[in-house]
Amino acid sequence: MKKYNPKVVEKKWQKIWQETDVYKADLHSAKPKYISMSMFNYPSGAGIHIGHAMNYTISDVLARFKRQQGYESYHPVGWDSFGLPAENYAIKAGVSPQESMRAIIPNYHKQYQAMGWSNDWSKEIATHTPEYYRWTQWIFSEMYRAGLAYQDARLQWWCDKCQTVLANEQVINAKCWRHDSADDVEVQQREVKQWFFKITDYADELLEATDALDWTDTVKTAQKNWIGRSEGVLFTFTVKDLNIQLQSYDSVPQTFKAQTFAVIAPEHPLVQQLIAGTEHEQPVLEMVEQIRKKKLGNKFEVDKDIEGVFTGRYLQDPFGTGDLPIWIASFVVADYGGGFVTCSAHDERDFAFAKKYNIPLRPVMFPQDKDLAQQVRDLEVCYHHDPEGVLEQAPEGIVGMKWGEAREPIIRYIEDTKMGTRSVQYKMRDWSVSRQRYWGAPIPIIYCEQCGPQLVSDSDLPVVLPELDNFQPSGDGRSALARATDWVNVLCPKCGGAGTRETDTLDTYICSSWYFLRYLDPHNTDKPFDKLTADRWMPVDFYNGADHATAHMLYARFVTRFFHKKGLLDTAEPFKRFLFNGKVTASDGQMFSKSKGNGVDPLEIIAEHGADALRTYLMFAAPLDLWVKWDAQGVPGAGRFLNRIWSLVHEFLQSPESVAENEKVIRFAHKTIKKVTADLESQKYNTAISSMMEMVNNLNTEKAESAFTGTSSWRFALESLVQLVAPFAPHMADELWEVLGHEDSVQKDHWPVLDESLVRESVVTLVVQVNGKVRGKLSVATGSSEEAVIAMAKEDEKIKAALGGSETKRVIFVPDKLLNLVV
RNA sequence: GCCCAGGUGGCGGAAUGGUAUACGCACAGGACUUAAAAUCCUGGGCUCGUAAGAGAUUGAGGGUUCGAGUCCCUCCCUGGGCACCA
Repeated sequence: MKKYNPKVVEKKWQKIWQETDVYKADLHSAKPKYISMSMFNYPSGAGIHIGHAMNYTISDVLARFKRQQGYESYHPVGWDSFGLPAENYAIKAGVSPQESMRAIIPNYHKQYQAMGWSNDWSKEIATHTPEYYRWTQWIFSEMYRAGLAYQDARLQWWCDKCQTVLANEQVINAKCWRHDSADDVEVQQREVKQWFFKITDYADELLEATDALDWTDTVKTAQKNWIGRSEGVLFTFTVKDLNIQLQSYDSVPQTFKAQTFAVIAPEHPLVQQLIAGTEHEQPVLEMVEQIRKKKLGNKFEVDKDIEGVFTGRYLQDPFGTGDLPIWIASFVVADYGGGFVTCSAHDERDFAFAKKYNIPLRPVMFPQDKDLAQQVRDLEVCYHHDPEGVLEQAPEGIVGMKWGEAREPIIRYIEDTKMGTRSVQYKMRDWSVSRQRYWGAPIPIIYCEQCGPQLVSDSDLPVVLPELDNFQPSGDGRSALARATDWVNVLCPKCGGAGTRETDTLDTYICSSWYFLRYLDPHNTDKPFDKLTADRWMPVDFYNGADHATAHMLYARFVTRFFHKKGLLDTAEPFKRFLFNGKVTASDGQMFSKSKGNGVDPLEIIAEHGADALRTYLMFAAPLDLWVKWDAQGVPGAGRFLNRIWSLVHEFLQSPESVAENEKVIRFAHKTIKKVTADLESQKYNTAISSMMEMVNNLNTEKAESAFTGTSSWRFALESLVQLVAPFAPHMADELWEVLGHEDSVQKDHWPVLDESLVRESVVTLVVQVNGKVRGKLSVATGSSEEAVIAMAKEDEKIKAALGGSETKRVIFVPDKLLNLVV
């Protein structure tokens, strides 16, 4: 018998697949479509790691399953090739990022093929190519034209190592997402003029559409929390003695009569006006400076040590309870709810601030329980967020109501008396899309002294990123592009006068917010994508990844919705199903990392055990949403399983023919077809594989008992098994399919057909319980009646003993499963 | 602090409210072999027992049910996300 040699088999089939284009998807095929993909790969010199092996195998298995089922299945491939690491490498090594990508990407081609992934290489894309980023720039222009792109000077997180600003979500534990190791410094804040996309305009619809998504729950929750919708009341106040209006937002307006002071953010633009020319000017400015320094000192952790100072100003009796003093306070978030808020005894933070600075409080709500209420009064503790708390001070008709039920009446009262209006606030901020770096898509803007910022006309796109010799940022906060004077100095598209190009490039998250659409029409030179093709293929049927659960997913949804509104796309949501899969860690649970030197190289594993064994192990180790601890013994274990299939098929082919049928092996096959098909449909790959292992065990037992009797039965079982295992071990499956005498590849349109009637056993094991405890098991004909089973049970010695002659009070009978006698 | 997701043998894990520990790994014994590797077969899994067998057991405690790993309540622990958002 030919020995299973994955090295030979895998090479052979990789070559055949490449030559015959089996994985090329016909986007205009009459077959039903299926598109399964994992998040974009960021190409680096290091090549693929075990995390890639995990991610792309997940989507590949599904793509293969659907292809075998007869779908036009598309498993796209592309490169998220813009971004900082390539640029940093260029600075260090003096090789242009363009050059690096030319060297790195072909290397990935080989590695992807070695993993046996069924990618359609004819539609490969890379975000750093002008053919691609022309449309990334076009998206910016469309956003600009729609009023969704704007420029603003803002305090931004700045990474000194990257020499660029970072979006909020790129700051992780006070550090840059690229530089978050122990010896990296924390990010700082700087005021930088930035381009923004107004994603907040879409906050509501993004939030509303979230519930209906078939996505991993944690990701949906994370998105909702990120958007952070809050409903409440926006109050408008007048500052006493000054003609200044201020607004504050309150999501818990029930206790408005308890407000005794107000706080304003130190960064608030009106602070200067409040204090100008008063004796408070000096102390306030000192406090503002002190707080600013603290923030620059990277005080990211929630600062328990809240600080503030009185401004000397008051709000003119806003609630009929007197004037409210205005304080500067460190804890006020500047860009939420206007950076100004009124405070009461019923908020923990406000309470702590008031205690620290001896500001009088006026609690208006107390516990129902009289003793507890007295305690709150006596001890002066902060009593908050209890829906059962009773309001003691409130407008007429509302006094005495519970906090939980007073909300609506109070809001109506506030609106009726014109103190404030209903309002909705979001935690989500607009998307900062400018990066002061070279290696990205240039922002298609030209500045003209006469006309201001002007969009580069669509016919002049792409604004090609010039190749440079030096990629070091210019040092003044601008990118290396600032030095490319030939490129920077251009004519204004409006007046023809002197102009200069924007030297910021676009955040790479824009590149990855629409690439799934470009996959559907990668070579189009007139449009980003063809609408008819996109309407047929969108949304993406399956998407997975182990990172970027919040920002990337939200941005992709935003851009897709934007296209949808523009009429470029029928569908509004990009990803029908999203699996947030687990990562692979070292066997001790530690993250793999270069510095720890504990990595596992997939290519080494393939060289030793084959890609099929690696793929099968990764998909078998655990449910896909759990993290997997790498087990060095796992891959050989999966290899043994594959080897058993190999042996069964070869031994079968060498055995003498027979005409006798074997019902058992037919039943094993149908049972497994049913289980594997259902499990693949819901990505329960681990149990799909274990059911195939059971089938192999059963076939081996049956072979030992009756040899390969019934050639057609055995052939059916083995061919079914080969088809079922093909998504996981595609190379071996194609080899065995050929050995079994087929001339075509098993990869297309070959999935075994289930006959439900052949799954049923004729005899089942039925459990007999006495008072809910298992006391015996009976072999009964499938579908046996209650009476028949009870009669059998009462004959059984063990059950007789357990019953001990007592009277049966109640009988629970579940056909083919269980009989419970209650005595 | 808030919001998710979890907690099952030595380990990874399985189980529409119905035989808990499938499947795999590791381990032990055996077959083949001069030997090893590879392969194949068998086995126990916690406690008691030589054994047949009996009992316990799904983080802890309560509840619903004929029956709970699964449903409800309280608590503990782990992982992840958010975090001064009024």
